[in-house]
Amino acid sequence: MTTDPIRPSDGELAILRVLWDRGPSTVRDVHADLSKGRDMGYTTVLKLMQIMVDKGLVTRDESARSHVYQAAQGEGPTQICLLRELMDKAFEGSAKSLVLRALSESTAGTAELEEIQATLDRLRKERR
Amino acid sequence: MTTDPIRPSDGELAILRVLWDRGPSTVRDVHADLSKGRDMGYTTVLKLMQIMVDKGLVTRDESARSHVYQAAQGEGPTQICLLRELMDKAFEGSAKSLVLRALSESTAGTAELEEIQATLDRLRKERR
DNA sequence: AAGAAAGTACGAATCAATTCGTTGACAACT
DNA sequence: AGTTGTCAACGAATTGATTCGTACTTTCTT
Repeated sequence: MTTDPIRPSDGELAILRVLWDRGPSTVRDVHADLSKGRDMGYTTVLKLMQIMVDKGLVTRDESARSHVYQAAQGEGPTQICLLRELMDKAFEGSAKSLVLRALSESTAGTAELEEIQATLDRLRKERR
Repeated sequence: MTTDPIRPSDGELAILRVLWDRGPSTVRDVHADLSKGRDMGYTTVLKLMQIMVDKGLVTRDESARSHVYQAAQGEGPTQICLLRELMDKAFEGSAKSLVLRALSESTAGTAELEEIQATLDRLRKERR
C-alpha cells in the first residue's frame, strides 16, 4: 500500500510542476526554470526542496555533488488530492457541483468539450 | 462595476459558508454553527469576521448591539475564483484537465452524471 | 597551490493566517 | 445600586510558508 499523497503548499507545488515536466533535476535546473516566471533566489529554492525531502514530497539522489531531485508522487494523485480538498472546503464535498461550476465558466473549446463528453460516456457505462 | 471576488482563506471560507447557508447572522450564530464541526473559541470567530469586514468579504450592520454580518460576495463567484486559482496552480490553466481529473475520481452517482451530461450538452450547443 | 565557482546546510527574518486572553462597554436582572 | 452576562475591540502568541544571507565544502581553473 502506498501512503496518501501529501498536500503540497503553493511553493512546493510550483517545484513539483517543474519536476514533473523535466524529470529528475538539480536545484539549479529547477531554479532556472522557476526564475523565468518570477524572481526568487537560488537558496530559496534549495531550502524549499530540502524541506520537501523531509516531508517526503521528493526524493534525492546524493551520489553526485549536485543532488538530483525527483518528484515522489505523480501529478495525477496530487491533482486529485488538491481537488478533493477544494471540494470539501468549498463545494460541500460534491464532485458534481464542482464540475458543473467549472464547466459553466470554462473557456474550453469544442474539441475539449468533446473529450470531456467521451470520458463522461465511459464513466456512465461503467456505472451501469 | 463590481470588484472581483476576493480570495478567502480557509477560515474565512468556513465562515462564508455559514453565512451563505443561514443568511445574515451574528457572530454568536456563526460560532454556534462552526462549533459543531470543530472546536474554536468565540473570539476567534469574532476576530476573523472583523478582519473579513476590513477585507470586504462581509458587510456588517452595527445598528443593533449584536452586529449582524452578511456575505459580501455570492457563493458562485467565490467558487469560480477558487477554481480558477487551482486551475492555474495545478492544471496549467486548463479547465479541461481539471474537469477530466475530477470526473475520473468522482464518486458521483448516475443521476449526478446525467446532470453533468445535460450541462455539457447545453454548452456544446452554445458553442456551435 | 591559490583562487574562483558551484554546491549544500543552516539560522534567522518576515509575512499571513489563526488562535485566544483580557479589557471595557453596555444591558439585563435582583 | 450592584452583580452578572453578552458583546466588540484589541494585543499578543503561535504556527506554517517563504525568503535569503552567511558559512562551509568540494571542484574546477589557472
